Amino acid sequence: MRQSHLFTKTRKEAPADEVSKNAQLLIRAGFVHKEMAGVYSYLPLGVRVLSKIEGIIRREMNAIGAQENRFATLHPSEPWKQTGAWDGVDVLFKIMSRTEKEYALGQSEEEIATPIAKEYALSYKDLPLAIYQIGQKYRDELRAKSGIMRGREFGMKDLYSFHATQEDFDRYYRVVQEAYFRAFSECGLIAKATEASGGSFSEKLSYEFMVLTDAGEDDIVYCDTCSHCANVEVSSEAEGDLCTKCGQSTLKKARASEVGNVFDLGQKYPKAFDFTFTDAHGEAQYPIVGCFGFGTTRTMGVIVEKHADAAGIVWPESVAPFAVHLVDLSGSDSDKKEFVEALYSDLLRAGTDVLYDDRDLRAGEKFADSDLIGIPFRIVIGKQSTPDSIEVVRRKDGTVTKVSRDAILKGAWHF
RNA sequence: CGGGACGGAGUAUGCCGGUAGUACGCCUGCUUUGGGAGCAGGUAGAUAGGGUUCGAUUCCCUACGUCCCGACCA
Repeated sequence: MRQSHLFTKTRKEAPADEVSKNAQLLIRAGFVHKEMAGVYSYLPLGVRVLSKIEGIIRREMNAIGAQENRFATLHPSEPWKQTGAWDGVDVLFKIMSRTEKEYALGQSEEEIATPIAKEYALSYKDLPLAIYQIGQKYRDELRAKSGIMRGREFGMKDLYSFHATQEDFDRYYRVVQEAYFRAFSECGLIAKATEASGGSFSEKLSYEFMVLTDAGEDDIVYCDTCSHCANVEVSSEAEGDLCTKCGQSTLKKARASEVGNVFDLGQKYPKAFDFTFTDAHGEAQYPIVGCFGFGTTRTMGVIVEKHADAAGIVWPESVAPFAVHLVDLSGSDSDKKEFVEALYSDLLRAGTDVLYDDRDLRAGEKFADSDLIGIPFRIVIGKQSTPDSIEVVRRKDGTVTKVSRDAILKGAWHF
């Protein structure tokens, strides 16, 4: 894409009313636009990143046999009343139409997913069933904060699984956990599975996937030697205690952000919707339900918190808005200008996802924008460039290398 | 929801009870062109309501908005 056609512009100053790093950088660089507290529009660069994150979790979900849906976000009030959440869940947005009919905005989708599963999962042969979607969620938070990390409208992948037995749920939980670890890792994050409370809707323990960051809002204790990790809200362990799991190290305390979670919902929702399947003996049974959340927009926020420096964002390659940034510094040299244009065309033909800064600006401004936007690699064409020697810079550490035009077209801009 | 701070051109910000100033941006022109250029000209602003005052953008009150701390976080 030609940067001259990108309608967003960068800003030199961070907005005065945003303190969090993710909001400051994402707004300055033109990835998002704030509509109001806790609600952001995603602009072309932001959509590209979000789509990459969604693609990563989508691939993982499909690989473990989950099937993608697009559930409604405008909900009838009946299922919410049926489960008691209409009056019992205070973050639920409720809407009244002009004919005084009541609706809810989806803050989670058990009330939609369970009746759908009920319609099709009639026999134990239809189980397990895993259905998910990636979409917007709405929660009437008392206080939105930390930029895109805690909003009233946000993006989430939510998976609902239905099992004939508790053992099968336990098996599937481990399958999803591995998929989540892979997904967060591919997003450039190290997630820890943390024991937490199940909240007000589940008696059982839940698990949260936490990424260490000061921008988070949970405190956890964790062990460096083994994988033991717990939310302090449910843990009797404290910083400095010997790890109860491995006994090898003392526990550390840290601030973390919850980027994913797992709830063992038991049979609560099947019972609320009278959802039974017929088992091998012809008996009606309630399935066991699991809910697995993966915050896509929050993940994007945490990535910015973790991958940025004084000059701007440093996107991991897996989620970067473009693979490479082609920066034209040919100035008034028309031969060099032709050289860049030809290189851009050839890169596109080679299938490279390239942002081409073809704007008539000075070098400093282009470099500053490039640093801020944070594309992992930068190809710079200036006076010194020749077909045998083209400068390529790696954003994360500033490493410079010189490669030939032919090598670049074969992918040598990636090093 | 409790507490605190803030609210002015597109963005950021200084001073101030009495012509709303500066920088960047944006528009015109010329010069410039490897780390946010220079000159000249131009464009554009006080959240709302009430109070104090001869006079309020400034002080006071209320509402609304935004951020921060806490609580909350199906």
